[in-house]
Amino acid sequence: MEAKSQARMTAKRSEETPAQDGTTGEEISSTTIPPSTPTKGQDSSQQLLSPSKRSLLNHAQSPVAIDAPPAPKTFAGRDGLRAYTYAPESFPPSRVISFNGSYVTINDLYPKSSVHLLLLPRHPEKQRLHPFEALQDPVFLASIQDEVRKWRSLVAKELQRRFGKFSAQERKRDEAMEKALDAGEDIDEVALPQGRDWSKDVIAGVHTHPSMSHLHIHVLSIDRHSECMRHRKHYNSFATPFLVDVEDFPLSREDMVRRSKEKWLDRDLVCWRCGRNFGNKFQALKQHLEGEFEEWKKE
Amino acid sequence: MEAKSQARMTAKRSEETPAQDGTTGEEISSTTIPPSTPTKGQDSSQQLLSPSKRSLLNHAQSPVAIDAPPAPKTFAGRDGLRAYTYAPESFPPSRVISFNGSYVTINDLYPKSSVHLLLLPRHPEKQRLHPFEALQDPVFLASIQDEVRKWRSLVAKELQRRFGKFSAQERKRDEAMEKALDAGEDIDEVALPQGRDWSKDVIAGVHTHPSMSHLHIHVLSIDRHSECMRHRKHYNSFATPFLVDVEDFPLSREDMVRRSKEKWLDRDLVCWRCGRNFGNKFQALKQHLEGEFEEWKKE
DNA sequence: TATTCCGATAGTGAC
DNA sequence: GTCACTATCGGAATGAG
Repeated sequence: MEAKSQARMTAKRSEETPAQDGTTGEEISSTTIPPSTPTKGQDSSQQLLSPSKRSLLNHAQSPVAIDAPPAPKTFAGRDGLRAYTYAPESFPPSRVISFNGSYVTINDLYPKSSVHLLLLPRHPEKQRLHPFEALQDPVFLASIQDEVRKWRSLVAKELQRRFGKFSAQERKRDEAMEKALDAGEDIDEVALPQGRDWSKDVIAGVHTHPSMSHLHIHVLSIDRHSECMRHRKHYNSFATPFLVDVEDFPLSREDMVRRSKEKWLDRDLVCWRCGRNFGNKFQALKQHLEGEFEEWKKE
Repeated sequence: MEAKSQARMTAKRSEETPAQDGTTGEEISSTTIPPSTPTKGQDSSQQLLSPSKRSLLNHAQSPVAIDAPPAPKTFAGRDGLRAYTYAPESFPPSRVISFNGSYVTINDLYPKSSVHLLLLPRHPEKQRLHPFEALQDPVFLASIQDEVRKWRSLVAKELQRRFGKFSAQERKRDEAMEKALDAGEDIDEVALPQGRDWSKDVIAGVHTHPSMSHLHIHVLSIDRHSECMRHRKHYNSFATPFLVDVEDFPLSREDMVRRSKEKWLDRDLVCWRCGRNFGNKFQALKQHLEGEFEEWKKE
């Protein structure tokens, strides 16, 4: 399944180039179930979540059984994400990466990093809650964190696939391996450099004030490099504590209050990598992030 | 001279269409004396100011004698208007409408009404003063007011030439005249309707805080209809007491202070014709002014 | 308070 | 707090040799 998921993640994008898929203006403020025959063979990805995880959520059912979609349907505005949990099989693989009875994972329609997924729980009672409330339930939280760990690993692999060739750490490992092979040594016996741990450059969390009502967890690479990153609020929503890491849950009540009160999105723009403050100069930050992106890939 | 002045006024514009002359970006923030041979025969316009008026100002001399321009020269930024009094003969008739030893009259480079002239006194001691100070001198003021009356009349004639065919009052007069002619009556003996007094729709004044340092008096039609009218401050600088009518001088000191303190340019946008308030909605005002312009022409 | 260019800010409407 | 669109508002430079 991992190979399949990766294929889907990359289907939408050419290497390093943010996607321009067939998105129409219609899809901006609403999500309509495509009428045509949807993806096939997606059951395989469903089976990759272990039965134990499904039972953990206590609501594992087939998507159809959950929502019983009678016909193509449109979810407008803040309900736009509902379409994906309502009828995930209706969407092409470029949109819906995988789904099972508990989760639907999609490529964010407006990615704010080079890789940006949304994890959509299908739990009927949780999916309408504010994330702070939904993630208070320790059982549900554990499931989410488990699922996130899986996707963090998959995103890491995708980063390695895309950017590994630029990485100094990866090159060091590759060279050592080649050297060992040339020397006729047993790879499994030799102590090779570790290569780069891309999973450290994957972040996962929820927004303090989500714009979409359906519960969704962002899983994205740390670079914040994307054509869709176009406003101060875009950046700050992924570069300040406005994004609450999934591992920080459960939050204390006072933590929730403190996070909610703060006007994170109007704050100065600060580079996630070097800490330089760009005030309200978004374009200057954008320009700077181009360089940081190149350097980051080379790590 | 009147015929000539009119010809110059209109040379720059096709009927009802704001001008797009050969203005380059260079001229935006500076005014350079053109190197090539300038206009000829402009002496005629000089002679149209009576000797009495010239003597009134006590500084009537030939333009060359006043400024003695040694070579093409550029006046940048807030000194841009100086080029016109420095070497008026260097400019084409589309730019400099007329000049003599006391005044240079030009088409405003960015007209804010369908007709918009600048009257530039050449008086050496006055031309660098703030208009409030310059116009305190009763002798100088009288000369200005005299000159303004002349230009008011010329602008009125230009308005009649351009828009007379739309005017109900003009039509009434034309029809009466035609009727009298058909009846074989003596035009000079018949009491005809007056036609439209376009001079009532000409305003002349100075800005409370001029942007150009050289003393200049605006003479413009009341319509505020122009492609160059693009900002709230543009409009308010000609539609509030920020513009001080030349006939309001001399001002009392307290009047000067009161006018200066007020933030006229940031005020709500109010239609000059119907008084409707557009708040800060400049585009809505612009749209509205299109209609008011048509109605105004029909008066 | 001249212009232009660029960009930040603000309000709207989406179904 | 999604998007896009429009428009308002705000700073900086403007030249010339």
